[in-house]
Amino acid sequence: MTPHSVELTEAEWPVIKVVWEMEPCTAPAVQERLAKATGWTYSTVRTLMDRMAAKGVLKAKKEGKLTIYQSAITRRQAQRGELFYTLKHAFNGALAPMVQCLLESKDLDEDEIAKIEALIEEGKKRRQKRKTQNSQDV
Amino acid sequence: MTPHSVELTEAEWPVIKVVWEMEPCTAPAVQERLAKATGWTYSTVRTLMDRMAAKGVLKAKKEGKLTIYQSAITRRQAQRGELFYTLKHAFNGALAPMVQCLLESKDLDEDEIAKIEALIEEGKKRRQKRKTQNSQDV
DNA sequence: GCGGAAACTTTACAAATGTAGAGATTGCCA
DNA sequence: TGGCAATCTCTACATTTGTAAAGTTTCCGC
Repeated sequence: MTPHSVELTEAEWPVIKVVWEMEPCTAPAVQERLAKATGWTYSTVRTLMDRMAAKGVLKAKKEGKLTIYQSAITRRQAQRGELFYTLKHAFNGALAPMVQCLLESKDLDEDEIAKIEALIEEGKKRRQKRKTQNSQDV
Repeated sequence: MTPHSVELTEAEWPVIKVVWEMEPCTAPAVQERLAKATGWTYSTVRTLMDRMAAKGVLKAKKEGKLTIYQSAITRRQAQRGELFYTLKHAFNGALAPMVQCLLESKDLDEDEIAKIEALIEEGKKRRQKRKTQNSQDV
């Protein structure tokens, strides 16, 4: 079952990123990792993590005195959630304008352009293949 | 002065979209336009619009009894705000992975692919030109 | 001038979000 | 076995967000 709508709040992003990086892990470990960047106390991080577990984006399991957390969604799922939200609200679901806005908004360096071109090529091929298959099952 | 961080809440998106479409306009007009899709009452829409004016994403001016609203940010600015938020939190600022995720997440039809390719071509040219200019001012 | 329609203002309130303090536990080490 | 350090739990509180009711003002047409 792929959670279809993953929504992370702004404060939850840094947390889940650290979890992805260190899981399985405890709240104190995550807190320490985030302390420099955010200044959040243990209480803050812990509250966030428990709320995230309640929402189903983290899994928590008790081991003696410790609570061990793991992610319940992949980075990809989370990214997609964010992206679809934007696609829907800001671009009315239209992909090309979204990509356009993205490309216009930043000055891409050569590497990035090359990478993106490659992605498109690849996607084209995949699509092509699918089409061939489809025409065969007529 | 271009507002650098435009952040719209989920409920604000439908509102500003209608404003872009009908501005200058009044809250009752916006409410009526949204009624079918959202079921929101006048009070709700009005509250949203006033908060948006307070945040600077709408401009409100009084004309007799009426309050006339207009957008204070362009669609592009709002889209960029949304996009940058996602870019920053979900993709750590890396554009190519974001585009990749986008391309992978939807099955693009031929038109969309063509459009996106064109965009990339265009961007490449623009970048090329800039580079030429730069090398000239050595 | 008056009544009603349209628009406005004020106030409210629950849920979600960001942030954290204080005190209770637990378990290891001396 | 007593104390310290690490961790936990519980509670709290301000702000933001979503949603709206109630009562008030305004103006137009009769």
